[in-house]
Amino acid sequence: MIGGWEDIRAEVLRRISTQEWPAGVLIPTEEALAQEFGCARATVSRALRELAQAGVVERRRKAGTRVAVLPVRRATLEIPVIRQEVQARGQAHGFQLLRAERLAPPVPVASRLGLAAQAPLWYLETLHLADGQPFVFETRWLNPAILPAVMPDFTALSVNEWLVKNVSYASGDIAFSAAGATAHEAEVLGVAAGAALFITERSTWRAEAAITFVRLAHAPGYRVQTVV
Amino acid sequence: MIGGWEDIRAEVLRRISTQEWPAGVLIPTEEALAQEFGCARATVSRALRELAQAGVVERRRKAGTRVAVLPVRRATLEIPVIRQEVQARGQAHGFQLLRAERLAPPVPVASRLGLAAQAPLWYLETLHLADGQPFVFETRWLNPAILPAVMPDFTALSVNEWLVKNVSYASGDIAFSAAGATAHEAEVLGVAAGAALFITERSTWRAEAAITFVRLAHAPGYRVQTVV
DNA sequence: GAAGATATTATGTCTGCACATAATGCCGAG
DNA sequence: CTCGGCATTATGTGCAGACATAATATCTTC
Repeated sequence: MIGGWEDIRAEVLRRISTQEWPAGVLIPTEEALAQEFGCARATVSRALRELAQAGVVERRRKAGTRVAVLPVRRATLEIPVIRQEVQARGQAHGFQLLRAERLAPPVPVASRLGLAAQAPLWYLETLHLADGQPFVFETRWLNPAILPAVMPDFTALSVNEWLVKNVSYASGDIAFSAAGATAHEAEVLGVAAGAALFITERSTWRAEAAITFVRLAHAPGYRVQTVV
Repeated sequence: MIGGWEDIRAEVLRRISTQEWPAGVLIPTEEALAQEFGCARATVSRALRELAQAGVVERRRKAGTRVAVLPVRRATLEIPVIRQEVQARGQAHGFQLLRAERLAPPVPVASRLGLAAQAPLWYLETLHLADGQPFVFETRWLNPAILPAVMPDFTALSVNEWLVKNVSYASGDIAFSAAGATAHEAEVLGVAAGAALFITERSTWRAEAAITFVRLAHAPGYRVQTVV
């Protein structure tokens, strides 16, 4: 079957990658393309919208659609729950709750969550295991306001999963970086102090209310991968 | 203005986040929702399609639409050209081409590009600078087949930018990881050997033909950040 | 009761039309 | 010649209807 919006997207992409439509130029209007491909304008529109989302073309009303000059490629990363991630590798997931206490957060954490530094939060340290080996060391600051009166048993269900089940679909941000293992991280993960660790930091809110800030220190060898 | 597809998306998201529609359950059909919201089915469809792309709901023909149980969140990363990235930080971009020679690639590189290990490739080492300070150290393997007869002057225009201008819109994959600085990397970047570096690796193809494999070793402090 | 054929149904896509919206660029007033 | 307003125009969104597709549910046959 030819003529679906995916075929049109592919054809437009082909014309761009063969320089038939070089970077920066205006491409024909939706109407012109619809006529050329013998389909409705909505079908062309769908194809071009997807290409715009991918950063391949830029579209503006009245101005038209042009091939992006400096293609800021967009890659979508999948951020799974840790248990899922471990099991997807064919390994058994386990975890140990190492610490759970109420503490006043350090200033950078408080400011990232938009909370007063004096207000005590829950501070949790969890070590996630893959086939019994250290996989990722999680340090988490948790706003007690979002917890129920009776504290859930986080030794049975990981904080991570309790949150996705009970505080679903919050917004937030993610950052990736690299850092040398601190003495504590090195001991917990069983690596040399100073070893290069892949760090993931996430803070999440729901409707202006801070929920949690989590820092994941991944065991060496960890990679985040995706296709463009 | 009410009733646009974005409002419908927001309303569905609200019902999910308030547990009105808990994780795992089927939500009403497009037709039912269209009737409730007083709009066309296409409008509801657009809203639900976006939510499905974001991983909030899962849709299957005949089975219907259900709230995702373990929400695999998707985050979109923007991958800019290095010069753009430096300039976006308000710094001046510069670079030095440190090496450019033809070499047979090591096996892992050749296999990632799907090439025979014997075929010599161009091997390029480039140091990118931000305000004169080392920003990222780039090591790149380049398939000579995609280059023109006369080698471009990569001391004037970075390989990176030559590629986006001349071999636009290839497909590829990206991986992020952390690694300790090798002796060479440490010297070039001006850090201690073994320092934790953030590593980006990309390989790109165009229509089954390998184009390039590049490894970026970022100076300490580098972060990749995005909102979810 | 099990296995395979068939009906049903929710989503996926397309069409053709309409109107909204946002820039562009022209045109006229000063 | 400059500035501001207005017509033009390509995209953005919506609607109603239709058919395609895939997967479930049911029915039939052995």
